[in-house]
Amino acid sequence: MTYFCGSFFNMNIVSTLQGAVAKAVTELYGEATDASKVLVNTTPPDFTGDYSVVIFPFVKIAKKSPDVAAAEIGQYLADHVSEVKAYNVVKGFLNLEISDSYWQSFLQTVAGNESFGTTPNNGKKVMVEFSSPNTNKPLHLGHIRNILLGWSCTRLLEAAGYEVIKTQIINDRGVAICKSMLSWLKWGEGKTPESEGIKSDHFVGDWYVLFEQKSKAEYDAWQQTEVAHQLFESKSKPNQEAKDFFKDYKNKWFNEFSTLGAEVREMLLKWEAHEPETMALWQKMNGWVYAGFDQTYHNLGVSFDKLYYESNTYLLGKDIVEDGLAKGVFFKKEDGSVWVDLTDAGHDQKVVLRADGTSVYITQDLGTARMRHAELGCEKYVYVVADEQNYHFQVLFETLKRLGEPYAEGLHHLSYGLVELPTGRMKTREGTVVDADDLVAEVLRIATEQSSERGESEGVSQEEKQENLRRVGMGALKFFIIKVHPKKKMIFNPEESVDLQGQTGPYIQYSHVRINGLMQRIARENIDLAPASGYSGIQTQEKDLLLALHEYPDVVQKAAAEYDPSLVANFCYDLAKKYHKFWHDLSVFNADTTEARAFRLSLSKSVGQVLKSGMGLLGIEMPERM
RNA sequence: GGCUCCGUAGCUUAAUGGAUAGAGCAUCUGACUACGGAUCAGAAGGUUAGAGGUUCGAGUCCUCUCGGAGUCACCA
Repeated sequence: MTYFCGSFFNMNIVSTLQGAVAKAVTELYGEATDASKVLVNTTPPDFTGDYSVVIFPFVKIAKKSPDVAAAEIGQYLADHVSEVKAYNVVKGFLNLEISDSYWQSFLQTVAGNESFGTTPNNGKKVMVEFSSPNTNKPLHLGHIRNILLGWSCTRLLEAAGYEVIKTQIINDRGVAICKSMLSWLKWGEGKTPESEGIKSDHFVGDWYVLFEQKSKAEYDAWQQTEVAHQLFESKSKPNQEAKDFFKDYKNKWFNEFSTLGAEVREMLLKWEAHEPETMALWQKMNGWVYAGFDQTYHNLGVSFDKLYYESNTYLLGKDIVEDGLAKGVFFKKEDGSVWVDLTDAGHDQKVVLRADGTSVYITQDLGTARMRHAELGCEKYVYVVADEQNYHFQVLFETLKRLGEPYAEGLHHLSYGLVELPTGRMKTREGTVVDADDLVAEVLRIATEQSSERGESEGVSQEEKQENLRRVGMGALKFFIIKVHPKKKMIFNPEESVDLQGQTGPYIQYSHVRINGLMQRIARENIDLAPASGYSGIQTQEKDLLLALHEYPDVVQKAAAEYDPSLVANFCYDLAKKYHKFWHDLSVFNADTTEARAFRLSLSKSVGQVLKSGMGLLGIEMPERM
């Protein structure tokens, strides 16, 4: 029989080959093989062929040498699979050449099909939680990595067929925001973002910073007191320096000795009592922060479907604790505190409710998880949170599993490495935190500077020029961050992040701009692409593009399944690189024949589409010109 | 100290257990009177931290060692 593959929508050539190889092994050697385990790769450049089959796994079954088995399977494929034009064997690898007619029909299914690579809606819902800032400070570089990862994941999951609900939990209550509030109240003299001409979230952050400075001054002074000396004498470890001792002691001091600390706690109590003046102040300052965040989110091109506020969720979870006790998943200690014991899962015991009946961090996460599932009913819940919280999420998910929550298997922590500068970790105290707004402004400045040096955007309106510059600048920044595997700690070099050449976003955008130029000419001269099907003798540069395009749907699926946008980023770079090579080596409009011209135009159109689609999955837009 | 993660060229990084470890930056050298040179080609740069093991085959899996990070709060 023949495995001709007429439709690309349900089967591609790779799975055809896998199935045929499995069948060949069964028929030739009498042992069944799983088609999905047949290894089919694209053939490396130095060998003849499009795809290669690894034969080693079958030599035991065949009881023949790798080369003999490869030749037999190759012959079987040539006889039974119409797309296989020829084969050759090198050291146990079976290299297959695919017929041009296959590539012709493939190209026809791609060109003009905007949804190529994406899966139709599968009727399932998934929630992705990302960003989740505190409201006492503006967003910084760490948030940017989180936001880009989260956003890209939502796009990937959509492309894989899910309905996606984008959420963030806004940490709008607690000690941190109270510090900003108190600071403004004490020293603010009624100033506002408007009166000072400062972006409103930065304005609030400045009061937080001032509070920390005042607090530090108070602490330094306190360390000279008799009480402090006595504490140091009695509580320091042997040979411990005063500096190290007081560094460790800071929290305790703030809670027990600091007058500012006492004032902050008083404010927190007033907030919890819903004291009207405090609530008004809280709302005013959070309002400033949200206005600032909105602008930053807008600049980053992201949005949310549903917002959760910690002020509404921080008391959740008490009922789940009762539930856990009833189910015997939790237990109560003598002092009344409630615990979960995960020692058999390699974790420790963990408090889920204090002796005084108040919540801890994990309590609200338990409650929020249950509430959200009741509200959203998703299949999966993805939490985009930095890897310093790996342990917390292991404990959280394991606990929910033991509680028998129905969504427990769908929970996923998308953990990512911290962003560091070439000089090391960002530190608030040393002022090395890279501010999100500053960074965005900087990449736009560089893009503008580079563009004016090239001076190629004449005859374009000012608005269009601005928009294209924005896309290039943001493209550089976003690609730089997202090309790195999420799990890996990232070294962020500000200078390299705005590079516009080499393995960068603009490099990919540029290949799209070139294609855009071709498409405009097609429209202008009314060029017919139909002759493409009469083209024969596909060149290696063209074949490389076809092979890459062919891989796109699998890349999207894999990236979605692994929550890994870097796969798509690297794919786009690879495709753009192959297109630049093609562009350099082969003439499109000056091709020898109208068939070749139409084929190359059709191929270019497909590459343009896929690049736009792939970069779109990363949240990167394509400029029309640059 | 326990647990987890990471270690690839000077730097930033890629590689479902498959062929000679692939790119970019930086360095050096070339390529448009052809569709846009933010491009292309070439040179140089590697004991994949180290040592064992499993396998026809290991950067990838297992064990140990070294180096780095995170975490082990009735903080969030």
